Amino acid sequence: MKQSKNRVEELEGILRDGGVRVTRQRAAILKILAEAEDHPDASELHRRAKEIDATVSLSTVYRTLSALEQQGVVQRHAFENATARFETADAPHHDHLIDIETGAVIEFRSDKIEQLQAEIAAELGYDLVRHRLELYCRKRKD
Amino acid sequence: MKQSKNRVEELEGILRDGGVRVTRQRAAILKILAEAEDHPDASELHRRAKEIDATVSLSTVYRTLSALEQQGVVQRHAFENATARFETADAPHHDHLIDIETGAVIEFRSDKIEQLQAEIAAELGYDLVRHRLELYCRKRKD
DNA sequence: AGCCAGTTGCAAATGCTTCTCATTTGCATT
DNA sequence: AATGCAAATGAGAAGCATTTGCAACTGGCT
Ligand SMILES: [Mn+2]
Ligand SMILES: [Mn+2]
Ligand SMILES: [Zn+2]
Ligand SMILES: [Zn+2]
Repeated sequence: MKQSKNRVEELEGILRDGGVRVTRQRAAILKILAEAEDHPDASELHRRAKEIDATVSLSTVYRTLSALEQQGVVQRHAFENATARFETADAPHHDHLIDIETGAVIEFRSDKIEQLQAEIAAELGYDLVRHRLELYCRKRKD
Repeated sequence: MKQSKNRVEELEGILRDGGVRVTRQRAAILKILAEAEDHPDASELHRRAKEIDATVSLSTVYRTLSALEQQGVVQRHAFENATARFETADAPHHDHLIDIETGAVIEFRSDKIEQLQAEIAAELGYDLVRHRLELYCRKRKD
Protein backbone atom coordinates (compact mmCIF):
# COMPACT_ATOMS: atom_id res chain seq x y z
CA MET A 1 0.00 0.00 0.00
CA LYS A 2 2.69 2.42 1.01
CA GLN A 3 4.91 1.29 -1.82
CA SER A 4 2.16 1.28 -4.38
CA LYS A 5 1.35 4.85 -3.42
CA ASN A 6 4.96 5.82 -4.02
CA ARG A 7 4.89 3.85 -7.22
CA VAL A 8 1.87 5.82 -8.40
CA GLU A 9 3.54 9.12 -7.59
CA GLU A 10 6.61 7.95 -9.42
CA LEU A 11 4.52 7.03 -12.44
CA GLU A 12 2.73 10.38 -12.32
CA GLY A 13 6.11 12.05 -12.27
CA ILE A 14 7.19 10.16 -15.35
CA LEU A 15 4.06 11.30 -17.13
CA ARG A 16 4.45 14.95 -16.12
CA ASP A 17 8.09 14.89 -17.20
CA GLY A 18 6.97 13.50 -20.52
CA GLY A 19 4.66 16.49 -20.93
CA VAL A 20 1.58 14.40 -20.32
CA ARG A 21 -1.14 15.71 -18.02
CA VAL A 22 -2.06 13.74 -14.95
CA THR A 23 -5.81 13.81 -14.99
CA ARG A 24 -8.26 12.29 -12.50
CA GLN A 25 -8.83 9.40 -14.91
CA ARG A 26 -5.17 8.75 -15.51
CA ALA A 27 -4.43 8.80 -11.79
CA ALA A 28 -7.08 6.11 -11.29
CA ILE A 29 -5.70 3.97 -14.09
CA LEU A 30 -2.14 4.36 -12.81
CA LYS A 31 -3.17 3.31 -9.32
CA ILE A 32 -4.93 0.25 -10.66
CA LEU A 33 -1.94 -0.66 -12.79
CA ALA A 34 0.51 -0.19 -9.94
CA GLU A 35 -1.61 -2.38 -7.66
CA ALA A 36 -2.22 -5.12 -10.20
CA GLU A 37 -0.32 -8.31 -9.62
CA ASP A 38 -1.77 -10.05 -12.67
CA HIS A 39 -1.99 -9.26 -16.38
CA PRO A 40 -5.39 -7.57 -16.81
CA ASP A 41 -6.84 -6.58 -20.17
CA ALA A 42 -8.33 -3.18 -20.99
CA SER A 43 -11.85 -4.08 -19.97
CA GLU A 44 -10.70 -5.53 -16.64
CA LEU A 45 -8.64 -2.40 -15.99
CA HIS A 46 -11.70 -0.36 -16.83
CA ARG A 47 -13.79 -2.32 -14.36
CA ARG A 48 -11.21 -1.77 -11.63
CA ALA A 49 -10.57 1.88 -12.43
CA LYS A 50 -14.27 2.71 -12.26
CA GLU A 51 -14.20 1.77 -8.58
CA ILE A 52 -11.88 4.71 -8.00
CA ASP A 53 -13.41 7.09 -10.49
CA ALA A 54 -16.72 6.08 -11.98
CA THR A 55 -16.37 8.50 -14.89
CA VAL A 56 -13.42 6.70 -16.51
CA SER A 57 -14.42 5.53 -19.95
CA LEU A 58 -13.07 2.54 -21.82
CA SER A 59 -11.76 4.87 -24.52
CA THR A 60 -9.65 6.66 -21.97
CA VAL A 61 -8.35 3.36 -20.64
CA TYR A 62 -7.20 2.46 -24.13
CA ARG A 63 -5.82 5.92 -24.80
CA THR A 64 -3.97 5.99 -21.50
CA LEU A 65 -2.53 2.54 -21.98
CA SER A 66 -1.22 3.54 -25.40
CA ALA A 67 0.33 6.67 -23.93
CA LEU A 68 1.92 4.74 -21.07
CA GLU A 69 3.19 2.14 -23.48
CA GLN A 70 4.87 4.81 -25.57
CA GLN A 71 6.46 6.22 -22.43
CA GLY A 72 7.77 2.75 -21.71
CA VAL A 73 5.90 2.61 -18.42
CA VAL A 74 3.53 -0.13 -19.43
CA GLN A 75 3.98 -3.27 -21.47
CA ARG A 76 1.39 -4.79 -23.73
CA HIS A 77 1.12 -8.52 -24.30
CA ALA A 78 -0.86 -10.28 -27.01
CA PHE A 79 -1.20 -13.85 -25.86
CA GLU A 80 -2.73 -16.55 -28.06
CA ASN A 81 -6.31 -15.74 -29.09
CA ALA A 82 -6.99 -13.30 -26.32
CA THR A 83 -7.39 -9.56 -25.93
CA ALA A 84 -4.30 -7.49 -25.15
CA ARG A 85 -3.10 -7.67 -21.57
CA PHE A 86 -1.04 -5.13 -19.67
CA GLU A 87 1.45 -4.81 -16.86
CA THR A 88 3.74 -2.09 -15.55
CA ALA A 89 7.25 -2.24 -16.93
CA ASP A 90 9.00 -1.70 -13.62
CA ALA A 91 9.86 -5.33 -12.97
CA PRO A 92 12.93 -6.66 -14.75
CA HIS A 93 12.36 -8.39 -18.07
CA HIS A 94 10.68 -11.75 -17.97
CA ASP A 95 8.71 -14.04 -20.24
CA HIS A 96 5.44 -15.89 -19.68
CA LEU A 97 4.12 -19.38 -19.28
CA ILE A 98 0.40 -19.70 -19.94
CA ASP A 99 -1.61 -22.56 -18.50
CA ILE A 100 -3.78 -23.55 -21.46
CA GLU A 101 -6.30 -25.16 -19.13
CA THR A 102 -6.87 -22.34 -16.66
CA GLY A 103 -5.46 -19.32 -18.46
CA ALA A 104 -3.12 -18.63 -15.53
CA VAL A 105 -0.04 -16.63 -16.46
CA ILE A 106 3.27 -17.42 -14.75
CA GLU A 107 6.36 -15.31 -15.13
CA PHE A 108 9.83 -16.70 -15.59
CA ARG A 109 13.23 -15.64 -16.75
CA SER A 110 16.09 -17.57 -18.28
CA ASP A 111 19.33 -15.71 -18.80
CA LYS A 112 20.51 -18.56 -20.98
CA ILE A 113 17.59 -18.17 -23.33
CA GLU A 114 17.97 -14.42 -23.33
CA GLN A 115 21.59 -14.79 -24.35
CA LEU A 116 20.93 -17.44 -26.97
CA GLN A 117 18.38 -15.21 -28.62
CA ALA A 118 20.88 -12.39 -28.99
CA GLU A 119 23.41 -14.84 -30.40
CA ILE A 120 20.96 -16.19 -32.96
CA ALA A 121 20.07 -12.70 -34.11
CA ALA A 122 23.74 -11.80 -34.38
CA GLU A 123 24.51 -14.92 -36.42
CA LEU A 124 21.82 -13.89 -38.87
CA GLY A 125 23.27 -10.39 -39.11
CA TYR A 126 20.74 -8.65 -36.88
CA ASP A 127 20.58 -6.76 -33.61
CA LEU A 128 17.88 -8.04 -31.31
CA VAL A 129 15.55 -5.20 -30.41
CA ARG A 130 12.84 -7.08 -28.52
CA HIS A 131 11.35 -10.51 -28.46
CA ARG A 132 8.33 -12.49 -27.44
CA LEU A 133 8.54 -15.85 -25.76
CA GLU A 134 5.45 -17.61 -24.54
CA LEU A 135 5.17 -21.19 -23.29
CA TYR A 136 1.72 -22.72 -23.58
CA CYS A 137 1.60 -25.55 -21.07
CA ARG A 138 -0.53 -28.02 -19.22
CA LYS A 139 -0.02 -28.78 -15.53
CA ARG A 140 2.02 -31.95 -15.17
CA LYS A 141 0.03 -34.97 -14.07
CA ASP A 142 2.24 -36.86 -11.68
CA MET B 1 7.34 -27.52 -59.64
CA LYS B 2 7.37 -31.26 -59.75
CA GLN B 3 7.72 -31.49 -55.99
CA SER B 4 5.09 -28.89 -55.31
CA LYS B 5 2.66 -30.84 -57.45
CA ASN B 6 3.33 -33.93 -55.40
CA ARG B 7 3.00 -31.87 -52.26
CA VAL B 8 -0.41 -30.66 -53.37
CA GLU B 9 -1.57 -34.19 -54.08
CA GLU B 10 -0.27 -35.24 -50.70
CA LEU B 11 -2.16 -32.44 -49.03
CA GLU B 12 -5.31 -33.30 -50.93
CA GLY B 13 -4.94 -36.87 -49.72
CA ILE B 14 -4.67 -35.70 -46.14
CA LEU B 15 -7.86 -33.73 -46.56
CA ARG B 16 -9.76 -36.61 -48.16
CA ASP B 17 -8.58 -38.95 -45.41
CA GLY B 18 -9.83 -36.46 -42.89
CA GLY B 19 -13.24 -36.63 -44.53
CA VAL B 20 -12.87 -33.18 -46.04
CA ARG B 21 -13.91 -32.63 -49.62
CA VAL B 22 -11.37 -31.40 -52.14
CA THR B 23 -13.14 -28.66 -54.02
CA ARG B 24 -11.88 -26.54 -56.87
CA GLN B 25 -11.36 -23.68 -54.43
CA ARG B 26 -9.49 -25.77 -51.92
CA ALA B 27 -7.26 -27.20 -54.60
CA ALA B 28 -6.33 -23.67 -55.60
CA ILE B 29 -5.62 -22.63 -52.04
CA LEU B 30 -3.56 -25.76 -51.39
CA LYS B 31 -1.48 -25.17 -54.47
CA ILE B 32 -0.80 -21.60 -53.44
CA LEU B 33 0.11 -22.69 -49.95
CA ALA B 34 2.42 -25.43 -51.18
CA GLU B 35 4.19 -23.04 -53.52
CA ALA B 36 4.52 -20.22 -51.02
CA GLU B 37 7.99 -19.65 -49.68
CA ASP B 38 6.97 -16.79 -47.46
CA HIS B 39 4.35 -16.26 -44.76
CA PRO B 40 1.34 -14.77 -46.54
CA ASP B 41 -1.79 -13.57 -44.80
CA ALA B 42 -5.35 -14.48 -45.78
CA SER B 43 -5.83 -11.60 -48.16
CA GLU B 44 -2.52 -12.26 -49.92
CA LEU B 45 -3.44 -15.95 -50.26
CA HIS B 46 -6.76 -14.83 -51.65
CA ARG B 47 -5.08 -12.62 -54.20
CA ARG B 48 -2.82 -15.48 -55.30
CA ALA B 49 -5.54 -18.13 -55.31
CA LYS B 50 -7.75 -16.02 -57.55
CA GLU B 51 -5.12 -16.32 -60.26
CA ILE B 52 -5.82 -20.04 -60.35
CA ASP B 53 -9.54 -19.89 -59.74
CA ALA B 54 -11.13 -16.47 -59.93
CA THR B 55 -14.20 -17.61 -58.01
CA VAL B 56 -12.41 -18.23 -54.71
CA SER B 57 -13.87 -15.94 -52.08
CA LEU B 58 -12.09 -14.55 -49.06
CA SER B 59 -14.58 -16.38 -46.84
CA THR B 60 -13.49 -19.65 -48.34
CA VAL B 61 -9.85 -18.77 -47.86
CA TYR B 62 -10.49 -18.21 -44.16
CA ARG B 63 -12.65 -21.31 -43.85
CA THR B 64 -10.11 -23.47 -45.64
CA LEU B 65 -7.23 -22.15 -43.58
CA SER B 66 -9.11 -22.94 -40.39
CA ALA B 67 -9.86 -26.43 -41.63
CA LEU B 68 -6.26 -27.01 -42.65
CA GLU B 69 -5.06 -25.69 -39.34
CA GLN B 70 -7.27 -28.14 -37.48
CA GLN B 71 -5.92 -30.95 -39.63
CA GLY B 72 -2.44 -29.84 -38.62
CA VAL B 73 -1.51 -29.17 -42.23
CA VAL B 74 -1.16 -25.44 -41.85
CA GLN B 75 0.21 -23.25 -39.13
CA ARG B 76 -1.09 -19.85 -38.16
CA HIS B 77 1.19 -17.12 -36.85
CA ALA B 78 0.15 -13.90 -35.16
CA PHE B 79 3.15 -11.64 -35.35
CA GLU B 80 3.26 -8.26 -33.62
CA ASN B 81 0.45 -5.97 -34.77
CA ALA B 82 -0.21 -7.71 -38.03
CA THR B 83 -2.89 -9.89 -39.53
CA ALA B 84 -2.56 -13.66 -39.17
CA ARG B 85 -0.01 -15.26 -41.46
CA PHE B 86 0.13 -18.84 -42.64
CA GLU B 87 2.53 -21.53 -43.79
CA THR B 88 2.33 -25.25 -44.41
CA ALA B 89 3.36 -27.38 -41.47
CA ASP B 90 5.50 -29.80 -43.45
CA ALA B 91 8.85 -28.24 -42.56
CA PRO B 92 10.29 -29.17 -39.17
CA HIS B 93 9.57 -26.83 -36.29
CA HIS B 94 11.26 -23.47 -36.36
CA ASP B 95 10.83 -20.01 -34.91
CA HIS B 96 10.91 -16.60 -36.55
CA LEU B 97 13.01 -13.48 -36.68
CA ILE B 98 11.14 -10.43 -37.94
CA ASP B 99 12.99 -7.47 -39.44
CA ILE B 100 11.17 -4.54 -37.85
CA GLU B 101 12.31 -2.25 -40.62
CA THR B 102 11.27 -4.27 -43.66
CA GLY B 103 8.85 -6.81 -42.23
CA ALA B 104 10.96 -9.65 -43.63
CA VAL B 105 10.49 -12.94 -41.82
CA ILE B 106 13.49 -15.23 -41.34
CA GLU B 107 13.23 -18.75 -39.99
CA PHE B 108 15.64 -20.25 -37.50
CA ARG B 109 15.88 -23.09 -35.09
CA SER B 110 17.85 -23.54 -31.90
CA ASP B 111 17.77 -26.94 -30.30
CA LYS B 112 19.28 -25.43 -27.19
CA ILE B 113 16.42 -23.00 -26.82
CA GLU B 114 13.89 -25.70 -27.56
CA GLN B 115 15.35 -27.82 -24.80
CA LEU B 116 15.63 -24.98 -22.31
CA GLN B 117 11.98 -24.17 -22.79
CA ALA B 118 10.94 -27.68 -21.91
CA GLU B 119 13.19 -27.57 -18.86
CA ILE B 120 11.72 -24.30 -17.66
CA ALA B 121 8.19 -25.61 -18.01
CA ALA B 122 9.15 -28.78 -16.14
CA GLU B 123 10.73 -26.80 -13.32
CA LEU B 124 7.48 -24.92 -12.90
CA GLY B 125 5.51 -28.17 -12.82
CA TYR B 126 4.19 -28.02 -16.37
CA ASP B 127 4.39 -29.94 -19.62
CA LEU B 128 5.20 -27.75 -22.58
CA VAL B 129 2.50 -28.14 -25.22
CA ARG B 130 3.56 -25.46 -27.70
CA HIS B 131 5.35 -22.16 -27.66
CA ARG B 132 5.88 -18.99 -29.55
CA LEU B 133 9.25 -17.37 -29.99
CA GLU B 134 9.69 -14.29 -32.12
CA LEU B 135 12.76 -12.10 -32.39
CA TYR B 136 12.09 -8.54 -33.53
CA CYS B 137 15.34 -7.25 -34.95
CA ARG B 138 17.07 -4.54 -36.92
CA LYS B 139 19.72 -5.31 -39.51
CA ARG B 140 23.14 -4.83 -38.00
CA LYS B 141 24.96 -1.71 -39.13
CA ASP B 142 28.57 -2.66 -39.47
C1' DA C 1 -9.12 34.38 -12.29
C1' DG C 2 -8.29 33.25 -17.16
C1' DC C 3 -6.40 31.00 -20.87
C1' DC C 4 -5.88 27.15 -24.09
C1' DA C 5 -3.81 22.96 -25.70
C1' DG C 6 -4.39 18.55 -23.96
C1' DT C 7 -7.92 15.34 -22.52
C1' DT C 8 -12.41 13.38 -22.02
C1' DG C 9 -16.94 10.63 -22.96
C1' DC C 10 -19.69 9.13 -26.38
C1' DA C 11 -20.79 7.26 -30.56
C1' DA C 12 -19.38 6.01 -34.84
C1' DA C 13 -15.76 3.95 -37.51
C1' DT C 14 -12.28 0.51 -38.34
C1' DG C 15 -10.25 -3.84 -39.80
C1' DC C 16 -9.77 -8.60 -39.41
C1' DT C 17 -12.25 -12.62 -38.96
C1' DT C 18 -16.36 -15.43 -38.46
C1' DC C 19 -21.03 -16.44 -39.36
C1' DT C 20 -25.65 -16.89 -41.88
C1' DC C 21 -28.16 -18.55 -45.46
C1' DA C 22 -29.72 -19.57 -50.02
C1' DT C 23 -27.55 -22.04 -53.65
C1' DT C 24 -24.18 -25.17 -55.58
C1' DT C 25 -21.29 -29.25 -55.75
C1' DG C 26 -18.39 -33.40 -54.50
C1' DC C 27 -18.81 -37.95 -54.49
C1' DA C 28 -20.82 -42.38 -52.86
C1' DT C 29 -24.47 -45.12 -54.56
C1' DT C 30 -27.39 -46.86 -57.86
C1' DA D 1 -24.77 -41.60 -66.51
C1' DA D 2 -28.35 -40.09 -63.17
C1' DT D 3 -29.62 -39.43 -58.14
C1' DG D 4 -29.35 -37.89 -53.38
C1' DC D 5 -27.68 -35.38 -49.78
C1' DA D 6 -24.35 -33.54 -46.61
C1' DA D 7 -20.64 -30.58 -47.19
C1' DA D 8 -19.00 -26.44 -49.21
C1' DT D 9 -19.54 -21.98 -51.49
C1' DG D 10 -20.14 -16.66 -52.34
C1' DA D 11 -21.97 -12.55 -50.73
C1' DG D 12 -22.86 -9.88 -47.35
C1' DA D 13 -23.97 -9.15 -42.51
C1' DA D 14 -22.31 -9.61 -37.93
C1' DG D 15 -18.87 -9.76 -34.18
C1' DC D 16 -15.40 -7.87 -31.45
C1' DA D 17 -11.39 -5.46 -29.81
C1' DT D 18 -9.53 -1.28 -30.57
C1' DT D 19 -9.27 3.45 -32.55
C1' DT D 20 -11.00 7.86 -33.87
C1' DG D 21 -13.86 12.35 -34.60
C1' DC D 22 -15.84 15.79 -32.20
C1' DA D 23 -17.85 19.03 -28.98
C1' DA D 24 -17.41 19.84 -24.20
C1' DC D 25 -14.26 20.01 -20.26
C1' DT D 26 -10.02 20.85 -17.42
C1' DG D 27 -4.99 20.65 -15.78
C1' DG D 28 -1.47 23.50 -15.09
C1' DC D 29 0.72 27.77 -16.31
C1' DT D 30 0.52 32.88 -16.34
MN1 LIG E 1 4.53 -10.31 -16.74
MN1 LIG F 1 7.95 -20.27 -40.87
ZN1 LIG G 1 12.74 -12.84 -22.60
ZN1 LIG H 1 10.64 -23.15 -31.23
